[in-house]
Amino acid sequence: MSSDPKREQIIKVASRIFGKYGFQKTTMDEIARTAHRAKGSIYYYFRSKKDLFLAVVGQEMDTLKEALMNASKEDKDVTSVMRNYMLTRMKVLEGAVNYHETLKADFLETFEFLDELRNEMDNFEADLLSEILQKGVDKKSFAIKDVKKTAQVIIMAMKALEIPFFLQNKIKEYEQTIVELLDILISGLEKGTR
Amino acid sequence: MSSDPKREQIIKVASRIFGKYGFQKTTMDEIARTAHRAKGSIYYYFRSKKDLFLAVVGQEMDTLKEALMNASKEDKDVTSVMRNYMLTRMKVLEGAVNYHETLKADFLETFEFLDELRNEMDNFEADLLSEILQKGVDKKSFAIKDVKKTAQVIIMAMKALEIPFFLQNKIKEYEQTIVELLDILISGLEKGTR
DNA sequence: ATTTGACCAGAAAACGTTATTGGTCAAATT
DNA sequence: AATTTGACCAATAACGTTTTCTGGTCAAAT
Repeated sequence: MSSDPKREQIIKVASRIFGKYGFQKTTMDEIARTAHRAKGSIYYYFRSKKDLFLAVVGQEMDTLKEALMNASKEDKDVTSVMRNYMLTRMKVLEGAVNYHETLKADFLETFEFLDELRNEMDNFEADLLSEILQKGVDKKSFAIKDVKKTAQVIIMAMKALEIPFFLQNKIKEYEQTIVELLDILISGLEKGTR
Repeated sequence: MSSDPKREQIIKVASRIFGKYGFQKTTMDEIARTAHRAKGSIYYYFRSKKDLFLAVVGQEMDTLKEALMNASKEDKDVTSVMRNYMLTRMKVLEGAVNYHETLKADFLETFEFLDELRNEMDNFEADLLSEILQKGVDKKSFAIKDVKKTAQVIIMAMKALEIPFFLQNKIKEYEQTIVELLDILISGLEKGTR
């Protein structure tokens, strides 16, 4: 959105520090110090600590959105696009360390102030994935009754996997397994091509 | 295993109290009081608090095992058996409140003393599900390259879903969606019968 | 329009004290 | 011999108080 370079610099610094210590243990003083700014200056750009964290996670989500859009635009068969979409999703999220904390938060504290962002991201994904699926249906590659619903189901499954994957550090254990799960899922969408 | 009725009664009482307050907040004194026994008496049957909790969760796992074995023995087409297996799994686990805490524990404290039980359960499930899948392959209903691996993949997916399902109280939100995910998965295993 | 840093109220950390809890065991009971 | 009991203990957790820290403000400066 608004790309004020000073604002951006603060977000960049904050992202690093939030990523290292998490939301709670990060202090606005440290962010200010690291950004070579007085604390009040940060409050000129951001209403509150929550607001700043929101901007940090929002940036990670923007990165994800962009990567997903590129993946979905690929000019290959729908099945490859699907697979690529999912793998891109996991890869980008792996680097979105501040997003990870919002996952943890679901159990411990609540980060209600992120709900809106989360909902927006969910809708974005549902729409984009629906498009891909619809393309598959149009090309007679996929056999799907309710495209929208199916998109939601797949997103739910992927979100559920994020927890063992990112929070329980089972990336190595799960990586290969997720690829195989994708194969089964995609094959489940395909029209008897086997 | 050993079905000493006194031992069983202690487990029963402990299960109720652990289920209500969780592992940490439950005291051995309260369990003893509720069971109308001196504390030392409980320590005659169980080495430690952990050991007692292990027995409680073990019992829940036994219930699950039995239910799963019954579900897998059903004399229907493999697809129905698969679906039934998964739904049974979710239904029984829904009532296994002490098992739920072991899920939460993965993030907060560690319950290493449950690792062995968990591994045993995992192996049990992998074997049972492999049998079902193999039957599907033999009857030419399923097309699966590596049955064992596929079983593991499906179990991984189901375990990942347990967290939003049981810990984040999203049962109602997810119930229908899980059924639909199962449909896609099963369809992904089937041999072009569509 | 933007930056600064002293300032404040409330939150969290630190700390010493008290109460509770997991676990033991010698003696009593069955 | 197998089981039960409850007083007992060391370790941990809960509590209450004091001190420090932190999010957020704001008048003044740039």
